[in-house]
Amino acid sequence: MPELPEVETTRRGLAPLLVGKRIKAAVVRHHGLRQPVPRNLPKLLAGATIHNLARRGKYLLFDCGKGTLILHLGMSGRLWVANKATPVEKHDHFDLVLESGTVVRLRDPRRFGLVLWHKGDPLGHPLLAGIGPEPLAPEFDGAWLHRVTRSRDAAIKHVLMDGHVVAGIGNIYANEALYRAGINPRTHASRLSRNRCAVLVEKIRETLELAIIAGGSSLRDYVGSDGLAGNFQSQFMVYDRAGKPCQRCGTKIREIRQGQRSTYYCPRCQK
DNA sequence: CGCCAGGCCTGCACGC
DNA sequence: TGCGTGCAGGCCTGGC
Repeated sequence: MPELPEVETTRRGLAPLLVGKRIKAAVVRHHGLRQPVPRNLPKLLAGATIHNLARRGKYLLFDCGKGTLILHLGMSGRLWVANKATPVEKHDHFDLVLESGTVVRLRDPRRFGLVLWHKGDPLGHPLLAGIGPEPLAPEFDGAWLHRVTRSRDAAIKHVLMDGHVVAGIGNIYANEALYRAGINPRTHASRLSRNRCAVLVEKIRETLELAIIAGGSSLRDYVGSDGLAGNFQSQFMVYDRAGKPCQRCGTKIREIRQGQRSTYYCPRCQK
């Protein structure tokens, strides 16, 4: 599943190819994503210029001046560069065709992704308006995390995955960051000290930055927009490592269920 | 064949 | 009454 580092890697890979370029056409082959793809999207996009490619949480924002193409990769989505001759496969639901001949293609077998259009400030879109601070931005700090967790009785791992608390932290990076911070994922959020909140923020940032550097990877078959496989998964300390030794102390990594999600942690290193 | 992961939204129940 | 919170359900398909 593309997590924030994969989305950021995709953004960085695509931006140089797209920014300043004119869109010749857009092709929608399947309208049934998590929300219906707008019927008039091809008309809106044809002839538009992409002024910027930004990211908010896991949403990609293609600034087209008169409006913004909002794209989310969901669970299984992948955006990559094809061309006119690339064969279209079963789950290739959306194409952005540039005048240069470049084709940016969305493939999303599970169709949890989104392709939307929003006039005006994209951050005003209902799906984006309430999102918490970017985890890599200075506004996300220990003081913020401490403040917003005071009223939260739920487990810290669950709260970290709440996009209103901080944007774009999914299951994998919640697990990894808590391991690095030495915090048990079941800890009630409201019980975390100011200091531990600060450590956690620092470790979230560190984990995401390392993953972005590694090119991003969380889906087993993830391929970045440049066509190269990312390799951060080889650096996972706990995720999907149930029963394997903790790389710090050798204790077996434990797997539990929190909500409907798999949680992995070291019972010795995380208190 | 049936089950299930997984992001993230919506809708509902509940308590202050 | 209203709001924040917690929880369950739903969308999908590939892989077991």
